[in-house]
Amino acid sequence: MRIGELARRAGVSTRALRYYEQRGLIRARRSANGYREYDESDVRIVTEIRELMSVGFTLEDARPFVDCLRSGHASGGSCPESVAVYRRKLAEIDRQIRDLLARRSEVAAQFADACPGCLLTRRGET
Amino acid sequence: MRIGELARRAGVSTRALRYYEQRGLIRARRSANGYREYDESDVRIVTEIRELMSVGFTLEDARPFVDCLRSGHASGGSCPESVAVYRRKLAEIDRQIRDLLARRSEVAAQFADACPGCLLTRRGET
DNA sequence: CTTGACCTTGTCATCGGCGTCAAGCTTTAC
DNA sequence: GTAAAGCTTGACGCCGATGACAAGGTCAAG
Repeated sequence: MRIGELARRAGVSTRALRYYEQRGLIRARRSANGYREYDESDVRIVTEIRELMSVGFTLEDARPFVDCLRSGHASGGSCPESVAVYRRKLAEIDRQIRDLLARRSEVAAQFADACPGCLLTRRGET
Repeated sequence: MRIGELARRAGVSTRALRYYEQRGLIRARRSANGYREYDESDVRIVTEIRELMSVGFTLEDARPFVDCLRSGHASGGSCPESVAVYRRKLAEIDRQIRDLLARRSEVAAQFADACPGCLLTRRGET
C-alpha cells in the first residue's frame, strides 16, 4: 500500500509518517515511480507507535518497541529494552505526580500568603 | 541601578530581563547613554515574577501580579485578576495530576498486557 | 486532453523562555 | 592608554511533533 492508505489505516497524517521515516522508525520500499510502498507489518508498527504516544511516550521511547516488533516478537513490549522504557516511563510519571503535588501545595501556600482569606475552599472546589 | 545589578539582585540573567521588557512585564528608564535604569520596585517585580515561575506559572500568568504590584498593592496576588489566575492554576494542576494518574494506569496496563509477569506488584496495580 | 487525487522533496512556522553569539558602544580601573 | 567589564540591538538556536505551503511528478477516469 502507499502512504495515504497507511495513514488512513493507522490514523495518522502522511506528514507524520514521513517524519517517522526521517527519524528512522519506519522504512519504505520505493516503487518505480518513487512512491513509498508499505505492507501489513508497517500498519502494526505505526499502530504501536501511536498507542505509545497516546499515553505520553516520545518517538524515541517508541524505538525499542519498533525494533522488538521487527525482530519478530508478537508484542513490541516484550523485549528487555522495551521493558526498561516502560519502567523508566512509570518512574518518570511517578516523579511528575510528586512534583505536581508539591507544586500544588506551593501555589496554595503562596495564594494563602498573598491573599489571606481568598482560599476558603478545599482542593478541587475552585 | 543598571541591568546587571538588577539581574544579580533578582537572580536572573540580563537576557531574561530584556525578554521580560520585550513582553511588556517590566519597563526601564533610559539614562543619557542609552543604558536601562531600574529602581527598587523593579527588584520587587522581577522577584515576584520568578517566584511565580518557580511554581510553574508562565510569564503571561505573571502579568496580573505585576500590574497589581504597580497599582500600589503590597502583594501582587491580592488583586481580583491575580486571584483568578491562582484559581485557574490550581484547577490546571489538579487536572494535570488527574491526567497523570490516568496515564499511569494506562501505561501499567499496557505494560502488563505486553509483558505478563514483568510488572511484579511494583505499586499495587491490578 | 484535462481534471483531480495522490505522490515527491524541501522549507518555514509553531510554542516558551530564554542561551549564545555578533558587532559595536561606554564606562571603569589600573 | 588600554584593557576589561558592562551596556546596546539584532538574530539564530533549541526542543518535539508535526501543520501548512510550495512547486512539481504520476496516474486513473471521463
